[in-house]
Amino acid sequence: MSARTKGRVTRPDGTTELERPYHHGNLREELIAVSMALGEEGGPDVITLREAARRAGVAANAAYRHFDDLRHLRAEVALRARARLAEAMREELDRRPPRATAAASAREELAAVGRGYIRFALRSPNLFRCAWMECPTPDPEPSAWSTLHEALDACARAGVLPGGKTEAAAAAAWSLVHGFAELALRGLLGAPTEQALDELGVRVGEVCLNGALTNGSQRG
Amino acid sequence: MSARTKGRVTRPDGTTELERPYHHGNLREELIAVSMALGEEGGPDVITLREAARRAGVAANAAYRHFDDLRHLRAEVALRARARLAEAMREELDRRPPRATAAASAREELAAVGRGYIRFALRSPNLFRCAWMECPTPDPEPSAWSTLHEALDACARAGVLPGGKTEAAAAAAWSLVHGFAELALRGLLGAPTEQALDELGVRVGEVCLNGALTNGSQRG
DNA sequence: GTTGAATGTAGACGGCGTCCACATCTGACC
DNA sequence: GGTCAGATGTGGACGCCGTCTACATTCAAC
Repeated sequence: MSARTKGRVTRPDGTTELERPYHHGNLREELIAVSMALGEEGGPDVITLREAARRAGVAANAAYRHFDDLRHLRAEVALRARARLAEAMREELDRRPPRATAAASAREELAAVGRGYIRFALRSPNLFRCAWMECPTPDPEPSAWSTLHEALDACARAGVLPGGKTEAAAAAAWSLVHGFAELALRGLLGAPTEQALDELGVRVGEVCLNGALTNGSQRG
Repeated sequence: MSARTKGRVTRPDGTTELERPYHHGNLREELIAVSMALGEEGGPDVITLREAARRAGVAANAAYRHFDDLRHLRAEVALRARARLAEAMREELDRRPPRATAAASAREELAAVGRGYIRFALRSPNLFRCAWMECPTPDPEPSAWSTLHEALDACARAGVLPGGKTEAAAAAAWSLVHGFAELALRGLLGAPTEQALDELGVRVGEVCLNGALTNGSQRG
């Protein structure tokens, strides 16, 4: 028993005991959870070791038993934020309208994945920012990637996508939705309402899916 | 004459004078300039009021006579970084190969603008990050925007772009190059060398320009 | 039971943005 | 030329941050 009294309750008979066990039991998980909440509330910048520890009811340095540093805590948050993004994409996939032909269905699949990506960004901007915030990415989490690739593979199988171009097509599709989300969140696309932005996103997808960018001759 | 001796030189006769005039003369510009250098060296995060003041040889708080706070200093840096980006796009435009038809020329113009955007990001990643870093954007600087729009207008005039779709097409083009740049800088496109990335960027542009994403039926 | 490893605490350090009071200079007016 | 207000730069302080070292407590294996 030390002179420390903080974090203790005094019983009627004068003796004291800890308010909660000395060891948290699941501190690592709780730190990630409260950091997710922080990120959802205020974006990447408000994710702070000290605030996370404070919310977990623990000394600031306790976090260092579970993470090398702040950046590694952020990396865990980013991982989960990306998982949520992937989930949103899958939900949009489940909600997509049926199509008559296999080709049309594959195209709709690709469009749904893109819609899911963009709508998640617009609906949960802080979480989306957390998903791609600056942090160490030791083994790039493929969850967002893989959903997109499955849709692209479906397109290739249905003959919608010319064989051999999948890599460039995948990069193009991901670039398109990611860039749109980034620009929209920064308010650079000038669409006032969320609905207008959503519609613009859909039209942007159509532009690329249907090749509206290429109305004239196919080669220069 | 106060007790302050720092920043003064003592002459042989024992009297002192300031090493430099008390007033800098052009501190605002110098703070922006050294902040640009900081950003170019280490990205947005290393742009710091205190370090900028240090490099300008001035007390930390002097910056507050010229900027409301750190965010407003960063906004000035972002503005100039975007101007550099626009410059890179214009240079690529000047370097583009001649084409036979007006339509092909317009398409090449659009492609050149995109190449300039992506190559700037790959060659000056820190500056590119500064161009779009978090900061107040009171009156969105249109320089990057306008070059893109001119190219798109040229496409519309040449009949490459269907009329009435310019807004969506512009959003699509900007989203594509911006997203590609962001993902590439984060190492998420898996291209090992800068040259491979550059080539992928060109192919991604072709995918959208030439409609390679739309090989099958045009509608679902 | 003992003991070493795992986990949490306390306190310190330097860096940061920002605020306040004060010092110095410049330019306009007499 | 002298004066005085406003612009500009200084110094010191505050509270926040990440991170380090030393120490306390608990758990688990023997």
